[in-house]
Amino acid sequence: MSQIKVRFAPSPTGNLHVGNLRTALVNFLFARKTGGQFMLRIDDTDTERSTAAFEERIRADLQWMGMAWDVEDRQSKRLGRYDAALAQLRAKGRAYACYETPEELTLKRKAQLSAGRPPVYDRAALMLTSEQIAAFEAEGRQPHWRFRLEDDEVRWYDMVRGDVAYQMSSLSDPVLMREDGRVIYTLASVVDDIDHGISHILRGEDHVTNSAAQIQLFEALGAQAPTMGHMALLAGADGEGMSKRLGSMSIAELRNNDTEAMAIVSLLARIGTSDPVLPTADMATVIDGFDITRFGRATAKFDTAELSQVNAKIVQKLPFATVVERLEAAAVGGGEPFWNAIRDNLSYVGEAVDWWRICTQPITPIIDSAAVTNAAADLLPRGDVEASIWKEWTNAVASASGAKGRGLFMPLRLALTGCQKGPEIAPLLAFMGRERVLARLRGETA
RNA sequence: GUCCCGUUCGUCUAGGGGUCUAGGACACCGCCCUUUCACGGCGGCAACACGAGUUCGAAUCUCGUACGGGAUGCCA
Repeated sequence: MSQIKVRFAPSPTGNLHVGNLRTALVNFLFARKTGGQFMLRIDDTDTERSTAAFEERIRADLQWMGMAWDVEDRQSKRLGRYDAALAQLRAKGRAYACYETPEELTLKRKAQLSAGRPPVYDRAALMLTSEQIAAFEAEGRQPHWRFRLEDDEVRWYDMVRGDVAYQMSSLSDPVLMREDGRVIYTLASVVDDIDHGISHILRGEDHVTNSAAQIQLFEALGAQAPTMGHMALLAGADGEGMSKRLGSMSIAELRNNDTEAMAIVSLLARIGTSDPVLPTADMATVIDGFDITRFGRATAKFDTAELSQVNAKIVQKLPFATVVERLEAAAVGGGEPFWNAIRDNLSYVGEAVDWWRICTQPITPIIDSAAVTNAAADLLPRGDVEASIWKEWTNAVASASGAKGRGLFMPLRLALTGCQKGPEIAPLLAFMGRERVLARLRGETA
């Protein structure tokens, strides 16, 4: 049994969105679950669109999400390997030079399309005479290189889709090298996977035709193709496809939105599977429960409302120690007692700020029942207000005003916090202080 | 246009000819708990895209239609 090794291979041409991130996560979880290695490979062969800034953002996002990679590499450092692989393919007659310009190819495609034929490359370059080639060269044209596909059926057992068969005759011979000598992803990816000993390729189903062609490429280079797995893509809540080219929800956006990384992990690890989404703050638990065979073939909808619910469940269980720095950074005081008083009612950690303000900054109280709030003001025990006075105090207010249940507590809640819902009030008293409590009960802004 | 893939409760899905009056999870609704909100516990509502066919019998098999996604790049 050879070593399991998977890779996440983003191109630094945009920000990670939830779809990309799910691919990364699935690879990460698969590696951790199987004791294999997780590699980060920067696919930066598209030099026109790749930027260092995007790359930094990708790394930051992965780290923030808790996906540490064991090894990394980048394609721009391995250019010589791709040239060598192309030479090898030429020697075997599997790579051939083409002289069409991009414009000519576009024209050809349009003609095929309007004639009702599939836009498959016609292999005209294979028919070129040496005179024609000489003429092109004299013109100053440099060739781009294509991989000659075998016209048979490529089959593989896909980890998520089961048996897959692909008719290669409906595919164009893929370009491997550009006219200017820069390698194309199709070749670079296969060479890297071979050299790095990648054992499993887990990616989105937008890559299935790539995989079909690449399986032949692996074989042409004398290697065995890794085990493949193509996950159904994610769609937005409205059913729209998700693509970095369409500018979908980025991770940075979610992060700014105060979403817990583990909420995203919890959802992404289970969406599209038959297992229930389990809000968990512990990556080890997610790894433990991960099973690649649970993923279905249908496109699942990623709903931010569901993410928000998962986030809330996680936040409500977060121990003070894990949020202390964030609370301090947001100028939320009160320490652990305050956090414990409010966390059960939070959906996002950032809401702690709102409650801290409500307790310590002036608010305009809402007087819903003056009878209750006046009685409460009159009956407030002497000395410091704190949680321990609550029971006795509210009992006294109840018997003085005749109010009880919701009729008793809602007026108090509205006067003291200005809100209809929120954490239990008793433990909040101490943070408000006696003067503020009294003033608010009397309807004064305090 | 062509080629792949998909379509079961609001959502994620189980299901691979009779055990399905279709199961679970989340959401929603209700009840209980709490003399308030939330949490928690219990219960309820709710789905096989459509049409043919095969079969004694179809959510399950076949074909077609519709809708959706993907691919069809000298992008990844």
